[in-house]
Amino acid sequence: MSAKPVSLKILAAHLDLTVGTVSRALNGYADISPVTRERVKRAADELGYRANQNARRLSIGNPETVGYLMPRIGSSIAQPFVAQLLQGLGEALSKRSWDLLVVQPNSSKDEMGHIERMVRSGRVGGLVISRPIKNDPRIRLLQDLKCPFVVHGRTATSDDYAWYDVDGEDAFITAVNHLVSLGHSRTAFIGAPLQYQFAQDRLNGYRTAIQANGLTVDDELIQIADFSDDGGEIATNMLLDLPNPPTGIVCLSDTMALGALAAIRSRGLQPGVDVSVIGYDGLKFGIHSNPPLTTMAQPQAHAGRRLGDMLLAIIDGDDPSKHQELQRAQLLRRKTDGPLQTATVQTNVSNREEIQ
Amino acid sequence: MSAKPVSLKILAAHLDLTVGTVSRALNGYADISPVTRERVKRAADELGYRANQNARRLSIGNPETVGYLMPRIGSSIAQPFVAQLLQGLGEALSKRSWDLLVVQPNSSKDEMGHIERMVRSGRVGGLVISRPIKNDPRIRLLQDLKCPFVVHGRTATSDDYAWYDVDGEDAFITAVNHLVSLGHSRTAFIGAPLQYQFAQDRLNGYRTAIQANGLTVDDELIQIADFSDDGGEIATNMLLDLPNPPTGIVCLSDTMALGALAAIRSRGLQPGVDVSVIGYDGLKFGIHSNPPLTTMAQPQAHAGRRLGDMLLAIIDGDDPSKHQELQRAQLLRRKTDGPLQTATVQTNVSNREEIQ
DNA sequence: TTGCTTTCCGAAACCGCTTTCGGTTAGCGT
DNA sequence: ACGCTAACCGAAAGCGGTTTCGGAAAGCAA
Repeated sequence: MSAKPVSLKILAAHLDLTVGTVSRALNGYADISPVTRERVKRAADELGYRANQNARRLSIGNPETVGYLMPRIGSSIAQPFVAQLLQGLGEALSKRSWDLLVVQPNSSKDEMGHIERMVRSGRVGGLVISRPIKNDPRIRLLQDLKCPFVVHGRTATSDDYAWYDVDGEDAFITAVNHLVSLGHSRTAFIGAPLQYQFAQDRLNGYRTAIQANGLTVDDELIQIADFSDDGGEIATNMLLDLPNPPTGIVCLSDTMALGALAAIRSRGLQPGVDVSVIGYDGLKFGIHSNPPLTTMAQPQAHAGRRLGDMLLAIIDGDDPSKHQELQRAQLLRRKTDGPLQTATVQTNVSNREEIQ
Repeated sequence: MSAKPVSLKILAAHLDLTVGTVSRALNGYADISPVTRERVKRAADELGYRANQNARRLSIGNPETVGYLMPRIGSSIAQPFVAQLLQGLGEALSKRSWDLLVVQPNSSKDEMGHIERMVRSGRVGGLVISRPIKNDPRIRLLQDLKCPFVVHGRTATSDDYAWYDVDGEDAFITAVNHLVSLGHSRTAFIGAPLQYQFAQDRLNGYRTAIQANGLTVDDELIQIADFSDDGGEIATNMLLDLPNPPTGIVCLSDTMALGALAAIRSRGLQPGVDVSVIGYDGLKFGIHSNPPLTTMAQPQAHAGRRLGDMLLAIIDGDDPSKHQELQRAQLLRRKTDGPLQTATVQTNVSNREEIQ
């Protein structure tokens, strides 16, 4: 266990060979005799030799590293899935012993600068980005730079790059259908600004499901709010203040749904009885909310693994458009969905009307 | 926006200068005339030149990168604070535009191998590790390798290295004192295996606080369980099954505390009324638990920033033992702590005795 | 013995950048 | 006109690896 790292040169001197020979022996070239190959390898791990990666990567012209750009929004309740995603990514990369670089940009310009610097300076051989917005400038930049990348999420024009996404439209159709089957004819949607494609997708799902069930979409029931628990709470309050409030709410995310639950409870109403709520993300924490949150669940670690595998394949030369994967979310019933309570709702409505 | 990165060589050719001159101009050497310096800089960002980092770092002999080893335990509810910690770390490093490498080890041996490889191969100039165990082999390894590092947490023998920690002993003294002041004379401790130093520290705090209040520590009231919400639930069930169950519980973490709440509720008891619970971590999520979780809070992003700053300072040559920082946790009262309910507790106890 | 493959290793160029060391030119005083 | 010091830049040697190329030694057939 020495302090100074042992270089190829001193390993070679130790073996009385040249650096070139030692390098080829270590890398399994055929023109090295088996006996010296073994001799070299043994000496290598006796001395604890590890090839300097900066030198190696410079020489082979491959950074053997990919970057992950952390999402910038939704920092109120820290993104709980980032850890799982990173774990999956790490797993995929470690199969080839590539490195994972994570970057936390502060602003949009900052983010663009980071990307440009990372790829131009040869620090990364590929990038994974999250939560694209419509016509995302990062995607254009990466395409211009001809840098391999995969997107966690997708945009409307997503035919010429690689992405992994959960079908938000399908998920919200499932969620709305579920509430309709429970008797809810007035279900609202709580979302975030539509610049984010996933917000748009899920709203689309909501809309088509409402119509497919023979109902009409009421714009009053569509609330766009801040992507946070507070946003969800405020939006829910506005919905419940309506003359004809909804009996069911589908939320863009579990985080927002938690805010919705808080708003409902604060009025003395009971989530899952008086008002049904369905979230999206499948956070484990939802088990412990009050009451446990029904949600559309998706496996985050799997997403990380797939994103890593896809990126590696693309770097190897695969056509990005061949790597587009759409996962379905599963309805995870816990306790915030329930059948329409006709009597209760009537009482509430009349109460509300008396108050106002 | 070209595809192939522009190297120093072609930039030099473009300017009709040598690479050495261009390099010195870009790096602000004094022996370059102001006019050529400007000329070079302008051409550089016209062509979008970015120094190849592998080459640069090889040349200057500094990886300008630090590694973060993700914690391996507590994966049941994915570590929610990892994202915040990474954010803080990233902030500190970006001030010097260093890179952050994250590693997700699978086993303990795997972890040791990762460390050894990362430092020997010159990939990182420093490392931050979390949650040390007693006599942590990673610390010994890093010391042997003479690799700068900081520890998030500390061990008993923590005088010769750098660490940032929250005073778990103090926190649990505060928590127990708080419960005592509410009238609870039987408060239990739910912890994790004591190989983890933080588990030991917090237990110590519990013990000393119990004694300082003139109470006697009852070993029955000390439950060591799995570091997860399920572990907390199981442990709580065992505590409540005791002939003389506790009326207060302090939990090693918020995650375990959530399990405790579940166990309490499942018996028809009311957390914060029948049994008080105090967690540890201050997770934002706790606002939405049932009921909102009282906890010992600590700022995670700040921890990341401090860890980053400390590591950088040590790499610069600072004495590691000069960088030891102990933060205090703050009692964050929400709804799971309350005064002792004498009548209720009696009823419960007798009920329980009837059942058994 | 000669000639011709193989087998195995040494020599050297290169990856892209940093940095030291000299040498050329310009500017100044005298 | 001469010498001398600054100011500026070119040349070249690394950093620690990889990879191509060529040549020496060894093996075999004739």
